Amino acid sequence: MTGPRSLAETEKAVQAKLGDVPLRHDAMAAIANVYRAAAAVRQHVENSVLREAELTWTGFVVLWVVWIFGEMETRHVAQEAGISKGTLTGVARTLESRGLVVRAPHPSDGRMAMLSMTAAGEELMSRLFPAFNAEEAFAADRLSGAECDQLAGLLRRVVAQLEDNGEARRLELLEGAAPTPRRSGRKRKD
Amino acid sequence: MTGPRSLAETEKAVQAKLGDVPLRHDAMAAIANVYRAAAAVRQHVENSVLREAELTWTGFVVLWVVWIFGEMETRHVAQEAGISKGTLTGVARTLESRGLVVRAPHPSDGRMAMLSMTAAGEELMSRLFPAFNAEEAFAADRLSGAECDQLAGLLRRVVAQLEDNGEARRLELLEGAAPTPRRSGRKRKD
DNA sequence: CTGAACTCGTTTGGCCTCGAACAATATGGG
DNA sequence: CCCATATTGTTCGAGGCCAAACGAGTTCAG
Repeated sequence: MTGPRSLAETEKAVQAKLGDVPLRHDAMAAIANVYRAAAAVRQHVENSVLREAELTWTGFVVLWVVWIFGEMETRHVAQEAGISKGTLTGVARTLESRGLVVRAPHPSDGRMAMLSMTAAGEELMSRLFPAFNAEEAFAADRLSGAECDQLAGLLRRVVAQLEDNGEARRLELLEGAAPTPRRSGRKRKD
Repeated sequence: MTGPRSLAETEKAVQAKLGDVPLRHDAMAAIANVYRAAAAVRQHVENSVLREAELTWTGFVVLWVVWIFGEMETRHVAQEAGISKGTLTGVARTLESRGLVVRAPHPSDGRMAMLSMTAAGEELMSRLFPAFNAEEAFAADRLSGAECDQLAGLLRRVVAQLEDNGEARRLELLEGAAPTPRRSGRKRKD
């Protein structure tokens, strides 16, 4: 969350703003850094290995999912990639226009669509994935193998906490009140 | 990166695809979880405390920066918030239209613009920030205080590695070759 | 069989996102 | 003073992002 300002400086400024309100500073530092690290990694990878392949981070992840798991229903692809189904429609369209992926109707259920790799997609991924992993390794270069495992473990607990209890928590915060409708979104037809 | 599929299953599939290519599996797991955790936290916070305030994550971060550090040159706001200056222009416009922030010309340098809070912005943040922090604490609920500090420390090392060595690494990967120009971007005028 | 209820992928609207191109301004040397 | 260079914030284009609304298709109860 914070850029080049020193941590101490930021902490002091926060204290000055909310000196009396009790805050969880440890959680603040941990979560803020999760976001900062994610952005830094994405930036680095997009501007190194993904740039030449003209792929975005999300495009790569979707491609990766289809590559690893093979032909798949699009809803499962979206879930694995961690994006909404609406987003997947657009990303899949982009990948399809680049000839890396093909969309096909589900053989027995007319509602579904399947996504699978083309030969060009296969070829690209077998070249790109090792390079991608090398940049992950570069990002983690200051961590030992054990520390990587530790980091992964701590983060998995954060993810699990939100997946297990997030929805209940959000409902609890609303306290029965109707959730504020999203500012954007499709308009009703009538 | 991976959703509900079991870790073991994913590992096995990766091995099957690239059995002979040596990969850093520990770094892969660590970095993938950084991204997953960041997305999960953002999702949760946007759908709880930020929803009612009609703020996006980025809008909140920008507001937070101006709130904490006071009137600021927009380039510094962008840097602190971790977004590009082009993005900041749009986000600041949104916040200004909501009456939370004001833009003013720099007193002595005509190129620059200053951003500062309105009274409404102050008021919103003093209410919103404690709630935001409470959700950070909720996300970190399965971590002890010491583990939060540990997590923050590990992530800071990842960020530092990319900040210190990222650019050199990207240049090295290019090997003198001209970087692929971005697909999008403003067209040349002539 | 038929219609209500559900489920899937797509569309839509508002916004964020980057980086390159640009206009406006500033700075420094000649 | 003038002009080249550097630095700002803005504009632009392609695309990612979500959730709500939607249409097409399925399922199941009556």
